[in-house]
Amino acid sequence: MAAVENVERAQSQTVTALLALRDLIVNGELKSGDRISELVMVERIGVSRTPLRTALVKLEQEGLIEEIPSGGYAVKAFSEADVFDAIEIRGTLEGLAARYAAERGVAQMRLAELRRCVETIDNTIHTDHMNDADFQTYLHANERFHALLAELSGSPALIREIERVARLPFASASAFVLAEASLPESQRILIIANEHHRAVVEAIENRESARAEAIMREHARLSHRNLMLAMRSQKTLDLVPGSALIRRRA
Amino acid sequence: MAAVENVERAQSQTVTALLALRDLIVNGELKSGDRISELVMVERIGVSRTPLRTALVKLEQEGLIEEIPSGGYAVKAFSEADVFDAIEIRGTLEGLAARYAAERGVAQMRLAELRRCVETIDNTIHTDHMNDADFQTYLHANERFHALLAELSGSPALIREIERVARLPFASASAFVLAEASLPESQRILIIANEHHRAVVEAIENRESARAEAIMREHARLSHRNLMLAMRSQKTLDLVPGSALIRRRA
DNA sequence: AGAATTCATTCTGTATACAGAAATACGAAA
DNA sequence: TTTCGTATTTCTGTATACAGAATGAATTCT
Repeated sequence: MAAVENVERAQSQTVTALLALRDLIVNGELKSGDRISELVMVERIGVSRTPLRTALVKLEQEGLIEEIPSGGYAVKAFSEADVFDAIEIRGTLEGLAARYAAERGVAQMRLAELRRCVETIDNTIHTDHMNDADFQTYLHANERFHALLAELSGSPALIREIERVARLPFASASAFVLAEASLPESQRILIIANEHHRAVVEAIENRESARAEAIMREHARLSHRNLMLAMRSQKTLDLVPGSALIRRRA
Repeated sequence: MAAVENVERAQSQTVTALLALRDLIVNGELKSGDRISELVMVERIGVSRTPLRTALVKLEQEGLIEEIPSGGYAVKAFSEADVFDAIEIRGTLEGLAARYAAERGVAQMRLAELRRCVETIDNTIHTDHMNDADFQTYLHANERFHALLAELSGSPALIREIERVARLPFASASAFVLAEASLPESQRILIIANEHHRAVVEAIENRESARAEAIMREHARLSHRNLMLAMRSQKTLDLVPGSALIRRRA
């Protein structure tokens, strides 16, 4: 078992505990339903109970763990429906962000940034076989595109909410990239996704707010399809971040 | 200054601290930008620092306070735009909830509950002058309607998110009721709002999902109008819960 | 008088001690 | 062997002590 270590030296104990706990949960070392014993975690992570408890409160707000009536916390379990809904919520909020961007207008410089992301993604996916470096580049550009879009809404509250729902690992923008790669439909899906990106940039530029909103909603529905495909076998599901939290129905 | 007391005896210190702090912030005793001194609050609320800090972490997640870079928390300030956006986010999420309810179908019994809320509201607003009891009845029925609608989505994640955004006092379902009452347009607005309620129930019953979604979005836009009306004078703005957090622009 | 610097105070982040409640294991009785 | 009751252990919620950092005040120098 890998020891949990501080990668960064300058961070607070609370952040250390938060990252370590999130890691343990997402990687499945703490399984759904498991009670999280504070003393065990104190030993394992190497912080005292105070920052650990602070981290637990934050994780509960994030939705990864839930309070046990008799006290303490347990790791949450997610059904396929839960994941589906989380994706739809993200799509709805990103749709609102795109609409705001289109209605309120954005500087050409920011649009150019979006276009650069689209180009970068184009360059990585139009190849016969993506290697690890391609994946990293793709992941980064995709995350950046979605983060940028949220920012362009100009609404701090909306940015916050999108970040919150995207913090559920299986609802993040790039949750299904790895799973996709192992599918035969892989390249086609990535091409379609990037076409959505291209179209929403165009819609924002033309101030077509309804179109911008609809595109981002449809974009999230690609994730719905990926989810269904990934759920078909444990092998592909294992490639989805946070898959340890998802219980497949019998 | 009213002393902060435990109303319920059986609740935890953390809950005591949370309720007390929320009260102080919403009622404006702690003003926007004020640093929240833990020791002062310990003295004022009568709990130790540990549960107080837990409550602070939760309030930060709720969005009422924010971390100060150098440590500690300060009460957040909200612009008119922030409030506007919070209302729009709530409307968008409630729209999604209504759509889910329509798509997935709900039992007649639950629909009947919704209709009872609509009737109750009808009975309270079709009178020349609403008294305090009418207000309380209205408030209760309105909150219940919105809570029920969230439930009917059948999505725990969505219920959670709606509850979260509605926890901002000025974004709650009934935030503008008191302010409305002091406006000449008062009764007309309440009648329109309840017509929205009636229409969304009908849409859900007929499985008209797009209509159900659109209605709830439009419903939230009534709050937009109320916000603008309330912002015109400090007197009406003071009637909005959490108004102390809203700074009117010069 | 104004600015800079130093010192004292205050505050937060963290660790730890303690008490009451919950969970578990053990033993006795049917 | 199974079930019920009891005792022990473990756990969480809370209070508090401590250290380093930040803030503010006072003093000194220009």
